Amino acid sequence: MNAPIVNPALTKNQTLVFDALNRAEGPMSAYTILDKLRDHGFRAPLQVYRALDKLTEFGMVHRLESLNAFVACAHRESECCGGSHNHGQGTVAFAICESCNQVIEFHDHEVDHHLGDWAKSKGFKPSKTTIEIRGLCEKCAA
Amino acid sequence: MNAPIVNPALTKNQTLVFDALNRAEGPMSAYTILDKLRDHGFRAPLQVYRALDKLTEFGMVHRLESLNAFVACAHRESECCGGSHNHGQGTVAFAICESCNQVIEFHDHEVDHHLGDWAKSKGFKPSKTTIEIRGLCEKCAA
DNA sequence: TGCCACACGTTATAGCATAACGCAATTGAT
DNA sequence: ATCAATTGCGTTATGCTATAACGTGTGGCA
Repeated sequence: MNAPIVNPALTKNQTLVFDALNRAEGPMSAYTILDKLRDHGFRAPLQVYRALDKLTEFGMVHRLESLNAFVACAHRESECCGGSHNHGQGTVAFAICESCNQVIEFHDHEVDHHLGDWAKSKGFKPSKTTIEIRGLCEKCAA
Repeated sequence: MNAPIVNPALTKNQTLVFDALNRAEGPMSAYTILDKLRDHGFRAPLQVYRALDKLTEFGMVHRLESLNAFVACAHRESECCGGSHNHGQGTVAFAICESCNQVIEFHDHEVDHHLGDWAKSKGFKPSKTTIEIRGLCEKCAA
């Protein structure tokens, strides 16, 4: 089995961005992150985007396409799928509350399976799959 | 059965935008549409965005979140789901070829069902679900 | 030592989307 | 018929999101 990317050494900027996302406990746009990090010397969007690119590559951060925003991966060490920040073959899905902005990250192997079957039947080779459910979380729907 | 929005009368701008998307046979950004319609008197992005908002509301156009672009709905009259541009309860999914930009629109009721179950189990009330598979279509993967 | 890969910093620019204003046409109830 | 509400339209200005292109510095390594 190919070695997934596990606990890569983060650079200073990557660490700052990752920590900012973890503290936020919710999605942030790149420019919001930039503003939070001005006190730490950040001056330009590229500093944020470059860090986000790497963190996304490492699987430590996810991009929410429907929000143009980013969240820290909700996984903790070795929680599932065989390792730290390794999502294996599984697609990550998100439920995004449009009222309180809470984001629930989850996996659904059945959904993966069905979409995989569809792709196979069409000869389509997936590289990245986005699943995002916008709506109201339990609290906000009440 | 509840009446879905069927063949609403389109305004001039809406018709121009919809026709442009249909001619394109592929996704276009709002600004690309604007450029195509300058000869028809379009001058500003809002003319395009306002038409797109309505067309999306009517179900005649879909937004591809991972592309910031728009496509005409691939459905033809009464093709499925009980009527013109009526997607019923079903979520629309897209496979997007990153090589040739072809977009395949499809439905997967099993996937809908599983995501619906997940939402129900969490008390989450979905309003809109995005499913987009980026990858290579059969031709481009060969 | 020279080369390479990579992170970083900066300036500028490109691409996507909406706010806020006013006007015109339509509808529909009184 | 007329007034009010709604809707579409056009324009200007602005804001948000993302990347191009340049150069610098550093660490590994043949």
